[in-house]
Amino acid sequence: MRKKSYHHTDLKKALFLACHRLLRKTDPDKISLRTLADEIGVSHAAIYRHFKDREALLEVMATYGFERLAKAQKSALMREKTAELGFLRAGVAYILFAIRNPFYYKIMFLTKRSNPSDELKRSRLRSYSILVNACRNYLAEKGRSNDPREYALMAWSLVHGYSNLYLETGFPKSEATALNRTTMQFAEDILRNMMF
Amino acid sequence: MRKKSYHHTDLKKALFLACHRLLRKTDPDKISLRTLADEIGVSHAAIYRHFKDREALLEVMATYGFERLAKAQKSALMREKTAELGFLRAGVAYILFAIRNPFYYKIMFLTKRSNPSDELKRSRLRSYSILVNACRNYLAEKGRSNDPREYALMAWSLVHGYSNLYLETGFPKSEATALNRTTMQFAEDILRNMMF
DNA sequence: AAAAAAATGTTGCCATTGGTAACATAGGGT
DNA sequence: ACCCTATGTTACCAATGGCAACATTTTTTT
Repeated sequence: MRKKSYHHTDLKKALFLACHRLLRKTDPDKISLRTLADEIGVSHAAIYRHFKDREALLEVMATYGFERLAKAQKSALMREKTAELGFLRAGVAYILFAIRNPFYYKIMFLTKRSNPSDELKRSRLRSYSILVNACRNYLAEKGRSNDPREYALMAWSLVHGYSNLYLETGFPKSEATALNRTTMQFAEDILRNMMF
Repeated sequence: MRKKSYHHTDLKKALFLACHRLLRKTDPDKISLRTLADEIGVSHAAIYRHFKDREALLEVMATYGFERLAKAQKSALMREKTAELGFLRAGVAYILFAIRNPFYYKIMFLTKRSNPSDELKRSRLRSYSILVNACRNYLAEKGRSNDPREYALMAWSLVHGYSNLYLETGFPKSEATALNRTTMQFAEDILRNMMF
């Protein structure tokens, strides 16, 4: 397979993997199709046989990012016994994902997609509905009848804003240490405080 | 002054104003020094006499954005009599600023600055300290002794995340209408709910 | 006032980038 | 064997940020 055959066996997947690798170190804005192609040992124009344009490739990565995020949230959720803890840990998982995968997070959110594909919107919604469900269970556990969407959106705004502030300004971090806590403790505390 | 003299009277300010104008319609990522220079009728290289590079120009705009934001928050705050209303309206003002000035907001936050200038950090901090003060007054009014920084950061995360979700996905909007409220009512409600 | 220096603008160039077109080669179906 | 399509390659284009060398003012120094 390594004999430099004219045709790459599965260039689409190779591009995906190379991009995945690059996203660990490189800001999405600075990923160029040329360097990406070089990484694989293929000409830059070959990419266009598999993706309409740069945006299309990035969008696929974003979609995959949402799938990973949803998986992380779900696994954090199921690891806990009570709905309360599950909800809190899912929120923390969100922030952890952002902090550990800053460029994935950026490609998912911080890069404006002019007209996102249906698939992207679907995977984004899936991540949100996990949160809504966690909220619903939490509220039920506490014997409340509020609309879970309201709390879910508040929670999402909270962890999303927290993550962004962390990534963009490094701010919650310094503020947490000023209050003698770790960033994650702090995040969990404000999440809990927010709900009740 | 309009006689095309070799030397522009105050090119730095003209660039600032032109960029300000462009930011109403144009994504920061897509503002090019060339079109900016054309706008004024000057060669693109002239810009480098006044700004080190593209990033430096954008950073000045971001700093100005933070000043405008702080002003908007402060004026919303002072318009109200009680600390509670002031705090809430300052939060709403934050979101309103983001929604009304999406590209300013983006240049302030959504574009990663590798090493922000001291001036930028100062103006960003000023905006934050307004929030902390509003929080402190709010807590005092309610007879609580919590650390205002904790609530301030939570509030900031909330409005910041809310704004971002609105701009990036248009989501809080649809969710608010689903709950039979305007976006701003909804924002105010979750802000109030968050505090007490 | 003359000359030197500093400031500010211009043209010309470069490397990089996303994207397209024309051409080349491999693989699959008939 | 033959064609057709999928997939790569090379060659090119326009736009961009940035730099260097040159031009023209303005300011400072003598």
